[in-house]
Amino acid sequence: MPELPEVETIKRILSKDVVGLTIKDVTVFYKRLIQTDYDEFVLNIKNKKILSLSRKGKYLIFHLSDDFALLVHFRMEGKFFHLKDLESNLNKHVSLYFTMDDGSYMIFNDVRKFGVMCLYKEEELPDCKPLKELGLEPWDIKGPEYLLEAYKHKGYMMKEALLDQSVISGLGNIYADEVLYRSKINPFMKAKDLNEEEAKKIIVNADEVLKEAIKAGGSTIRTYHPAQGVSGLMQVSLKAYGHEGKPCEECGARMEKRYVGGRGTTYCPRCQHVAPSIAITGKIAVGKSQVLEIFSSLGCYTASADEMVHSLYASESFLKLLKARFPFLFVDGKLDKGIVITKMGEDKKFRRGYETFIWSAVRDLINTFLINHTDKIAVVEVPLLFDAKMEDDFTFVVGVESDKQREYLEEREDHDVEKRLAINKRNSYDLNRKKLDYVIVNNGTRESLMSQVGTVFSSIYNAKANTCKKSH
DNA sequence: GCAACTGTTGCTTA
DNA sequence: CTAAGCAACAGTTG
Repeated sequence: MPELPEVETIKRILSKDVVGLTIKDVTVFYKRLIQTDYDEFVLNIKNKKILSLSRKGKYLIFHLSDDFALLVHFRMEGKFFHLKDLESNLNKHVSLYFTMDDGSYMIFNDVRKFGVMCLYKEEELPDCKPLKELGLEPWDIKGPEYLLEAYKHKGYMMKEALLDQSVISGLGNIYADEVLYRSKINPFMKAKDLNEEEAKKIIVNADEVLKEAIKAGGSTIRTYHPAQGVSGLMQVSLKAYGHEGKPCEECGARMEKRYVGGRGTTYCPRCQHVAPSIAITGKIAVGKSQVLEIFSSLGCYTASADEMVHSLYASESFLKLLKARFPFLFVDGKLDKGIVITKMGEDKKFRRGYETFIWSAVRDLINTFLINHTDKIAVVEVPLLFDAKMEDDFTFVVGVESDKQREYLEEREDHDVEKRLAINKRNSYDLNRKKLDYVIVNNGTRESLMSQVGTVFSSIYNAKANTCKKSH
């Protein structure tokens, strides 16, 4: 779990234990851990005394005798244990251990084996590849100009910006969310649009969050050092990370989570000025598209899951993925929809797998749409919202209902009215009806529909306009 | 039992 | 140059 605060804490604990000891020998179980020349590492690390420890960003540095320096990055799960007993602590997750001159051992335990070590000469250290590009730690940033300058041409989102170690070093996924939450900044806004006020807030809050965590880490991470592995996060009070679905502690709005660059991002849509998102769902031929269209006319961004599915089937890269997963659906290199339909009917397991595959692709597209449209309300029509388990991806869910489905289908000159109505039964809309935030009943005139949509819109719009109690 | 998700970073590809 | 996607790996959770 090492972000900057943990590395700092490990540094403090290990400093007390190992400074003054000499590394007599090293035993490596996972060679790729060593990023600099392996033979030189093994040769040069021996008989080096540990003079001191320091930290840069998330890197831990052992300063050794003869001007050597050992650079360690823990990545996701790396841990150091300083122990007297070796045998009982060796397991398949131990990547390496050092034998110390007092008979103790320093064991590097790394379940996922992402951790890395480098051995340099001290004079190489400032210019070595890992450290060269490292940005300032929050407390070393003199003013907002530093961030404004660094982000000036960056098209990435603020969430990505805080994870960019070449600008600010030390924040990871957890604290990046915390900093944005405390600063009340939209995680999806472009870094280049950051203003001076916001930059100031980020610097102050990053400083505070990390310092608080170091403080808390010092008391709880103690268990880190003696044998047993650490479980969970430090006891610092996190208000964003892990709070998806819970009420915001500031304003009570429901905390949401979206993915940016593969990293989960939790935020308060209201405090952090992320315009609400709305899902429109309902059975076939109840007027969902009309409702979507009305939202569009009210100035909302709109999208449709059905259209996304169509675009997927038209996309070369998607078809390639589909073929890799379900090769038997392809005849002469082309997707045979007949086979898909037949198999969907007779093979339940296939149907589940196929639907999951399509829905996860659609979900990605919806996520992309949402994170790129956070300044105004975004509305997406998702007919099978509940089947695809996407209801939690939106701030609000609006159901559209009508007892005139048959009429509407007939109006569309649909040849298979009965079949359509039968398919309808698969829609788990009824089962999930209580999850709806709003219901629009489409039984009357266009005027009635417009007025209902208008009511829903203004209710949501005004909820968004609520200001937060506190601001930093 | 499988699929999705997890604290990080850097390399490859377009 | 940027941007995205993936790879490295193994465990936990639904």
